[in-house]
Amino acid sequence: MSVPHLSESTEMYLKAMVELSGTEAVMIGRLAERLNVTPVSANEMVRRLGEQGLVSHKPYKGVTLTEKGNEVACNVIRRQRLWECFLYDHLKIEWSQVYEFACSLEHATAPQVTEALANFLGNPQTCPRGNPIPDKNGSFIPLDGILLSEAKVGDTVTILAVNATATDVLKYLQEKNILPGQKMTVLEAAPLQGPLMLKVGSKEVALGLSLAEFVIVKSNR
Amino acid sequence: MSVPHLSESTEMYLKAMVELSGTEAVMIGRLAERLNVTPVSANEMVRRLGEQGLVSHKPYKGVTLTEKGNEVACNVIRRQRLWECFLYDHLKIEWSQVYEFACSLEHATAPQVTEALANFLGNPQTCPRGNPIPDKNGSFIPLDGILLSEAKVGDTVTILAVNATATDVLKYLQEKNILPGQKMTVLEAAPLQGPLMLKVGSKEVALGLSLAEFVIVKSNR
DNA sequence: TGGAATAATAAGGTCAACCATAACATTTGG
DNA sequence: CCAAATGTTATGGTTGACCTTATTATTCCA
Ligand SMILES: [Mn+2]
Ligand SMILES: [Mn+2]
Ligand SMILES: [Mn+2]
Ligand SMILES: [Mn+2]
Repeated sequence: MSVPHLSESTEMYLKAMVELSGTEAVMIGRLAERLNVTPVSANEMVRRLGEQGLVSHKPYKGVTLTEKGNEVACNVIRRQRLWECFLYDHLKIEWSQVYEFACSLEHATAPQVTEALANFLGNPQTCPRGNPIPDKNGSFIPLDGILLSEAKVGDTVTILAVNATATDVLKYLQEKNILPGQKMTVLEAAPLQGPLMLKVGSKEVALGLSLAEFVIVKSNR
Repeated sequence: MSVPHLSESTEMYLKAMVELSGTEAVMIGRLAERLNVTPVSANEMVRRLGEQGLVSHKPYKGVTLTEKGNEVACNVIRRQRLWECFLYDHLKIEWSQVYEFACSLEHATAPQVTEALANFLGNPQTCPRGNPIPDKNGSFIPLDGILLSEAKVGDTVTILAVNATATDVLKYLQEKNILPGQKMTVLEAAPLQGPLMLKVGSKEVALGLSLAEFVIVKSNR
């Protein structure tokens, strides 16, 4: 009847593809990096995913999700983000740890449990990191924002979402108060990939550019 | 630092040992049966578990959990039963399906999540099937009851727990109202391993002996 | 007490998901 | 436009957790 249960590894590859680029092609190197495997391993895995019709790989051009692969990926993301809500809102787990714990649970969650959980939570629209939660069919409204790293000096922005997944990165951002809903002003952008100087609340914060790439913001007017 | 994460398979072998016999030795054949693998496979796995110091195997005498193995097993059971509570009480999942869904989640649950969940649930003492939930240290008070299959004709008993794990068995028992808390009377025990005739509420129910072995009861007075 | 049932061991496979090393292909920026 | 960086493919390994078939050992009860 249903899908013969995809492995955790399979689900993580598909999810990583969406997290890395939405619907764009992803280079195997990026995938490998994200998943902490060698490029050769990622290549092999992509071949297997291709054989299952989940991705299509154009050599030297990157990997893209098929319709089917995208559906699976969005479903994993739905489970992931629903668990994030539960862990944060009900179990009172640390904001910075919620992603990693949810990332285990997501692979152990049957469709019936997913839907019962969504219902229990009141069908939330966003996770604690600010990202939209796909609906049962996998569709969701992408955030209408820009990367903080692309904001202009002088801009005052509101954080829509934090896209980091590594616990240490999340912890660092949490400490600096870089959280969804937070307003801040870009005071200065240092040259040579230098840090952004931000005014967050009453504090000045220096944020490395690559960290700023994890932050999705909306310009205020 | 902590244990290097035991595989799902490892956790299931250890849990099965407790479920099958508490602290008694388990024959590899029973283990194999329960886990749906061949005896040869169970043997190999038991060897690996032995190498990790989780069990000790006396050929022809059965397998027993070491101290360490028992601790792990009880911890898995704790996670399992806490999830059963959550799924049943909060997500309103079917009683008969709760075990199988919890049996996936149990392997994906970090200690921090386990404790936060216990707290959220109000540190329940029993799961929906009536079994005690081990505390953080793995200790729990075993049920003080007998198998329904050993009850005498004429006995009136109260169901303490249902130890079945297969969803179809649980569904069958649920349909017959064989549930924790239920009172019933043993009307007749057919010869030659024949079924027990029970008076459950206002209904008469015929229950096969091997099914009755899943039911733990307490004689009323 | 001897044979059937059960258990254990041996031997040889499979499969998914990783690894390393090496050779080769393509892209791309300086 | 060419060389370095990146990506791909080929080979050959490993590990855990399964499998089958065959042989041997033990138990235990009729
Ligand atoms: Mn995950
Ligand atoms: Mn399980
Ligand atoms: Mn072998
Ligand atoms: Mn090979």
